[in-house]
Amino acid sequence: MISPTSPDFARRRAPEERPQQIIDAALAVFDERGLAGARLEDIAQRAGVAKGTIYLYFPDKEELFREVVRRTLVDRLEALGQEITAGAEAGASVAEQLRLYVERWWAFLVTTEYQAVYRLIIGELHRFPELADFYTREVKSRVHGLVGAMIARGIASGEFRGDIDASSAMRILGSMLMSHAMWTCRARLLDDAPTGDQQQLPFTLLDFFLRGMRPDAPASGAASDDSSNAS
Amino acid sequence: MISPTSPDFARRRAPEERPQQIIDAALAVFDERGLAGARLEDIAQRAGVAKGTIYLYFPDKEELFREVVRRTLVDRLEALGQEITAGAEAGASVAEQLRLYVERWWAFLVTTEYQAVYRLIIGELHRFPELADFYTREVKSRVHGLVGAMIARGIASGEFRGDIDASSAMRILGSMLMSHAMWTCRARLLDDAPTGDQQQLPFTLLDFFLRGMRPDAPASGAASDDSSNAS
Amino acid sequence: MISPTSPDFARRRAPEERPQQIIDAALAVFDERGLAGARLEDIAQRAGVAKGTIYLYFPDKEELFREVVRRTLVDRLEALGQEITAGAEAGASVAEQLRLYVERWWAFLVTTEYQAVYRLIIGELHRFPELADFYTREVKSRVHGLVGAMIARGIASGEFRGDIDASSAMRILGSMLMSHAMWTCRARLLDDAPTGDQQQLPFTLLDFFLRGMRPDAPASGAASDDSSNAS
Amino acid sequence: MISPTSPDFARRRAPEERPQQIIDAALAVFDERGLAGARLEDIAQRAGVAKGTIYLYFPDKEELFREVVRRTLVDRLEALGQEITAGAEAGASVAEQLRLYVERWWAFLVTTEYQAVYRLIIGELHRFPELADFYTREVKSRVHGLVGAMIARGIASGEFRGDIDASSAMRILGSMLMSHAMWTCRARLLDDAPTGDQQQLPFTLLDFFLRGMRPDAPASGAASDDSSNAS
DNA sequence: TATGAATGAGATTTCATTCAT
DNA sequence: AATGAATGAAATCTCATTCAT
Repeated sequence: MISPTSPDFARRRAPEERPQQIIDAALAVFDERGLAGARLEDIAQRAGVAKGTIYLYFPDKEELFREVVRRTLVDRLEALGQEITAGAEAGASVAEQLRLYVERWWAFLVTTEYQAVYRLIIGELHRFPELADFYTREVKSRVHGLVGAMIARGIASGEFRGDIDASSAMRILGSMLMSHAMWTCRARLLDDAPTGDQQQLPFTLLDFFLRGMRPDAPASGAASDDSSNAS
Repeated sequence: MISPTSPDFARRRAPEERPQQIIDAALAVFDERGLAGARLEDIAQRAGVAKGTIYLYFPDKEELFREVVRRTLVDRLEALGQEITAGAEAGASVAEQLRLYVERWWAFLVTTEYQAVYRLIIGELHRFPELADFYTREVKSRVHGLVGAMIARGIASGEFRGDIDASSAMRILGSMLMSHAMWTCRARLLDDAPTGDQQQLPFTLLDFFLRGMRPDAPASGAASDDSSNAS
Repeated sequence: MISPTSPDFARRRAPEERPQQIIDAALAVFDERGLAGARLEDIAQRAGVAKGTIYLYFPDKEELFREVVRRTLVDRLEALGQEITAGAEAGASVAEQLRLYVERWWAFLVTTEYQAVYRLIIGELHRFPELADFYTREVKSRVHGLVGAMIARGIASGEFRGDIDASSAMRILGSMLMSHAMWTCRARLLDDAPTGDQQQLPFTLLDFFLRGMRPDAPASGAASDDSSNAS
Repeated sequence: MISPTSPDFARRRAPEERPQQIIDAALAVFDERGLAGARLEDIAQRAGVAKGTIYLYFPDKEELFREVVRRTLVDRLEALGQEITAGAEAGASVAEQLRLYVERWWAFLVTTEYQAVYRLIIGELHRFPELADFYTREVKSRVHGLVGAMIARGIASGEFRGDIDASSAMRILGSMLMSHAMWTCRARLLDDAPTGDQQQLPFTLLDFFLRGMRPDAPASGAASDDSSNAS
């Protein structure tokens, strides 16, 4: 009874309608309780199905967990991809383009679903190395690919300084965005979250990043202070 | 040493020797398995005691968890504090001083214990808001206090640009250090970790940060006034 | 019969069939071992269900205990009530009627279930004051009501002596019946049980009671003052 | 260090000073919690000794229980015996003598210790048939012996009616006293206890008993209504 | 003698998983 | 396909008992 015409059918002997309800519910419960702490009963209840029904779609709790992480990431990434390509006709400078990407990227990061998955990844990934691989492959390398390429272009064009490699730079940008996204989302819990205009935050961070990437003053050797630490 | 004549002597004594073994073992197991996934039996075994012994010192699993987080943080922070005050004789510029602090801070962050606790904090803190408070209060505000104050001094002296507030800046620095520390520690798992000289990484990040904090060079090299704040 | 379309359908349903099996088994095991001594495993086994099944119907051991006492008493009392009302067409004298009641009452007291519950009530009721209340309310006051009323009628009519109040008299009758019922049931254990015709015992006791209730001095009308209150 | 000159040394390799503290504490805790529910820790605490100390005097919990029952009964009975023999020089009629005995007996029954033991006997004696024997032998037969003999004398002398055997009569008297003693002691719990002058209660019961034992009025057949129930 | 920390068997309780309906 | 009662393995927690001090 599952219509095979449905858009996101694909992927594994995966289900379709009911399954999505279950996955959504599972994500929420896994997020609240962790993998071991989540009770199938609660997931079922939240999904509005009976416990047994879950087993029609997922062989066991662990595989459900895997599927939750995979599917949530895939779905979110798809959205991210569409957003990014939709606005990809680009601006003049690399900095301008980066602005666009960071905006989308940020929107992705502060998503409830991404946060939940991220938390699970931090907390429970030890025992699921294949999920770690999946995450690295699908998320990091994807985003890193896009953004890293742009940075590389900036370096090549001289818009960015050349004494830092693109992937390090991208990691720096990523670290700032990721952490701040998390802090923003957990503001209530941590009560030490970034203040000020939340909408502006990603751009503030980007600006900081761009400063750090500016080529050294062409004229004098102002950067020589830096090298002093080597002595 | 303890007068056995008082029949109704304090039932539960402050943890002292045995408790520490248990806490250490528990940290390891909680880290591997998460809170719900950790089995008391495993903790006991790793601590080299019997299951029941744990209950002589901790009323239940949850309280053990709390104590693990609290005590580990307290111990680590103490070490951090000693390291920092030990080298507090200050450098010439704020940048110099920051170098020192970042070195210690980084050493703290890549500690196995901190990483474990951090993971637990990310993954399991929902249900332990009081631990979140504890973490914010004890760790974040402590480190932020120290480093934030230094940055504030740099801003005041003109060594750093004035159009960013100290606490935002500190959060930026913190986000870079924290994320990179984690990535470094999980290199094996994520296979996307920072490459290059691990020893150098915190300084590379600091340098990037300092660039971002440099005052906009309006005319000439105004930053040479740095030494003025020393007076 | 139960609409499965309502997802959040009542979680715990009223005990019905299975619960009764469990209660019966529990009564037996509680009786043998006492509350603390009874093992859920044994109860489950005797009920022919798995350990976990018990928890589908009772939240924990203590509540099971409570329910066992409550339900057993209610069931038995219902039977007692039916027996009594069934034979309520009344006799000539109060003594005649009392005979009938005592017969039923005795049949109730020597019931295995009553004996078990009574033992539990004596032995374990400290910690369950609400059960003590329940017992007093449901059993004692019910029986006392019936029998006490009859005795009161006897006193009023002058058939019984007037210098004793009905409720004291009823307690005397009750004490005799209860103790002898218990001794009879525990004959094997105590080896000091009443001898003679068991069937006759309650009537022997009643006769003794009636003697004790006989108005004084048949000669003069000393008791006639009593009957005055009947007019 | 146990003085063998102590009066109540005797009986089993039984202890002496410390042991008595333990037994007293144990009786209280067993009474509150039942055999299985009582924790050695609580007994130790209440006795003001360490857990281990108990094992210096009693091989295990069950034997402690046995000893508690035995010793408490023996002690109480000894007191009862002294009281009874002390006032045994007797009155004129059997009824008079019985009055004296009932007074002592009642004092024994309402004793906290007797009540506790009685409760244990009712509740936990299944698994300790030897204790049941002990109880029957030491308590019932002892009291029954004394009182039964008196009743027999009364019957023989014609003071009591002859159509009831002494031991049945004694059981009737006993049942009234025992139950009422219990109800009196549990007044707070059962809220259906006998009212009126507590001091007077045993005598009220005895009077009732004596009435029931009165020979049938020699003159007219006033009691003939009674015999009608035999038809 | 006396202690009480330590033990570990055993009890209660939970919950992933199955399966008859 | 869907259900949810039933299962029983496995986890948490308790406590009688031991033993080094």
